Amino acid sequence: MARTGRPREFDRDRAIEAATALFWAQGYEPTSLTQLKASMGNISPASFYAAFGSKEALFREVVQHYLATYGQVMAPLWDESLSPREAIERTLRGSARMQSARAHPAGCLVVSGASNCSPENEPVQTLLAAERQRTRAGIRACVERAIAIGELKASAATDILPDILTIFFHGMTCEARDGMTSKKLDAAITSLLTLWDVNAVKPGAGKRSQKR
Amino acid sequence: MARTGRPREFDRDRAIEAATALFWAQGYEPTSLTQLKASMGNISPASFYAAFGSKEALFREVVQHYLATYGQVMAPLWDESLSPREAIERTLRGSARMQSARAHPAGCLVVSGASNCSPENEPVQTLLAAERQRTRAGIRACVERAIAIGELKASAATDILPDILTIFFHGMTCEARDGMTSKKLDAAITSLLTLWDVNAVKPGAGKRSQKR
DNA sequence: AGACTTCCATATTAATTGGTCCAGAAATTA
DNA sequence: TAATTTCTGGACCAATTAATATGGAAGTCT
Repeated sequence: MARTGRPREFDRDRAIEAATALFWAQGYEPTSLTQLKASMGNISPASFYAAFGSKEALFREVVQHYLATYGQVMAPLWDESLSPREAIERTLRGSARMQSARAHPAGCLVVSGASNCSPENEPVQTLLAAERQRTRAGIRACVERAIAIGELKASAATDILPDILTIFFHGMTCEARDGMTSKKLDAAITSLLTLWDVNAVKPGAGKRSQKR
Repeated sequence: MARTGRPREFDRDRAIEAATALFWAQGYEPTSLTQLKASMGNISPASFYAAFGSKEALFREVVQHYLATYGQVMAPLWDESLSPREAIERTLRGSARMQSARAHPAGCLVVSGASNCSPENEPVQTLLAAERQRTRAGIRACVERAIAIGELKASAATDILPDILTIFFHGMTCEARDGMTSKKLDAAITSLLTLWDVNAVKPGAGKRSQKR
């Protein structure tokens, strides 16, 4: 965008990426300006503020960047060309692999990026909470679509199914950060999805109207 | 214990309780000495350090206090007089009710108490991580006991069952903090436990050898 | 060229962080 | 009462927090 004037000496995109790694690993508040500037090649405060405005503004950019890249593992949730079950399964498996990958910090930035916050940074907390709400809505929409198109039966079990999936989804962050492997997460997903299948209208493998 | 000398003017137990609420709501790092002292009745720094030693020492006491009170919802895990399923169910339902109660901050202190931490406070993070590991071990022991005494079949599904339960258990913290009601959490648990029942040797309600 | 724009380095801001120290007050024990 | 013990209030500490101000260097465009 900047046409005239002295060009910036550091790479803004790389700087965002570095900031993402820091916020992801430590969270919003514990990550200091000093760390951020250092991760961007020891740029000066003036350069930092000229480029990003403030710590909070940078964080919002980081979240956008995260959602546009790593966070795309959840895109299947809103892809209506997929069957609802396929959408859920791809989201879960994709997230599991992403969250436990070693190329970046573990877990999900949206879940753990601002979980410890003092009152003055409540806006940051709210930002991520809204994003989690969007995830919940996406999961719920998938289940409702499955019921609407006759893939799932409407029942008490399918009423609560979105919540179970969401709890599990958000729980993966804690486990991934504590070191659970991608393999184990994936196996857990396989097993969890039987909760979908037992409520399917035409069960693929185990036909049965399960009720407890 | 202090027999002679001027007695402390503030109630140490109430102070711990107040500190617990603060750490629980905000986490370790964002909670400042100023807030802590204020919550204890505006005591002086001298009184604070005489009574607790340091912020970190206080946090360790708070964690102990938490485990000895609120955390007792997990006691069934290590109560071998209960059937393994009963132990798991009581732990999950007790935690769900506790974590979503309105008398104190939502979620679990062990999960979210130090999730955002700068490198210098790694010991605090490690403390909670060890506690979560204890939980995992407890859940795993329950499932293994169930297999040993013939309540559950040994299979791939039961191999991964402890991990599913743990992911779900830790996921409740995120949901509770985001406002999920006790009722919904409880319903989710009911549904989740069908993953146990379909692997039971003598199913209580739905007899079937489910496999996918 | 020369005007203009934007950058960066250094110094500095006020506020807050966790933590220490000392003098004096208040209670207990002998 | 006297000696002892332990608390409290307030001043104070160095370090760090996010953020600004200034002045000059380094580019771009006409």
